[in-house]
Amino acid sequence: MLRVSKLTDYAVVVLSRLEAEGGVQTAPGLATATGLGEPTVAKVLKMLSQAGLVEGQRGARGGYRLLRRLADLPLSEVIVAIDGPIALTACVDGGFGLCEAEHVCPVRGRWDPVNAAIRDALSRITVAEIAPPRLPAFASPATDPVSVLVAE
Amino acid sequence: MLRVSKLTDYAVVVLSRLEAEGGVQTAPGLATATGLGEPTVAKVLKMLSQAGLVEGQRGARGGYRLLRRLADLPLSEVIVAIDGPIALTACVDGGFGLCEAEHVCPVRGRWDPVNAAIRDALSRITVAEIAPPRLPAFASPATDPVSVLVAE
DNA sequence: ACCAATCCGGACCAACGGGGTCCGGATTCA
DNA sequence: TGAATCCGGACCCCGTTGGTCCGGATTGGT
Repeated sequence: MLRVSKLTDYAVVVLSRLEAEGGVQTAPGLATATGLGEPTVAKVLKMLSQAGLVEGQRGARGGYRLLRRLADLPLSEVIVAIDGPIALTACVDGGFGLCEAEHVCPVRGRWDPVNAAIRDALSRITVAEIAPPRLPAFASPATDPVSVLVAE
Repeated sequence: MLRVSKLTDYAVVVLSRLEAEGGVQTAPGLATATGLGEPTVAKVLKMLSQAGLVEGQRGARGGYRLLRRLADLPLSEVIVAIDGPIALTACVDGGFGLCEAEHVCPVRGRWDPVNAAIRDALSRITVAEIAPPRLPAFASPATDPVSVLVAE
């Protein structure tokens, strides 16, 4: 359906929180701050770290640190970090041989210009532009009986 | 992975073939011409018909007919016809109430500008531009597999 | 020197949706 | 009337998503 994964969405939230607070923050801390599951946040942070968008610091007083200002971070980089290369069609990478029906495969549509257009559009938007404006920070645990409805 | 479904890809192929040949063509005929499975082609044509991109004619000499020139058909319409509305995130339209964890859901990213940008980019590209140039049906086993790998 | 906190790199498993198939019914032409 | 064709479903299998968990490595505190 031409959608990005939820993880990418989470990534935006986490990044936003990371910048809002500043400094080094732990994965559990970000989890409670965002209301997301702790393992999920950790996973997102790991991916962002591998992509070089944040930096993980090990040890006792460790945590994650934002490496770039969100205003300077194109959305495309986040998507690539989480979802992988931006390519709308299936048969893109991984060489060939995978596609058994290569000679039969009539899917010779040239999606390249489309991919390029999408990438271009996505790189013109920064994370800061789509980040949640405030992130209410979960305030008032009293008025928040909704422990877990995250199911769906 | 920010990808469109295979069906959309098939749709482009089928539409291309439909225009290349012209006139009214049957689903089985298009299937053999494109090398795709007959039920699959039928499914694609049904969807395109519902979207008003092609017109189905019942009866003995029936078949499908192209309603618009591919050069006048933006790719976005095909994607919408097959994959549904173009919206990168899950919780987009359809009002709310669906998302039980609304108050908890920290995913308040404003994806609207992103969606708009994508839609815009996709509507500027016509199907004719990405349609397979010839539809060789068999030739050239040595096609370029790695068409696109996003920068980093 | 030891322990606790934290990141890191996997493996693992359940659930959802894509995508391919099939069938009965409706419609039109010979 | 019968053959050809579209139409609208239902159905099932497989892959990916995405959420969890565990052991190991690293660092700071006592």
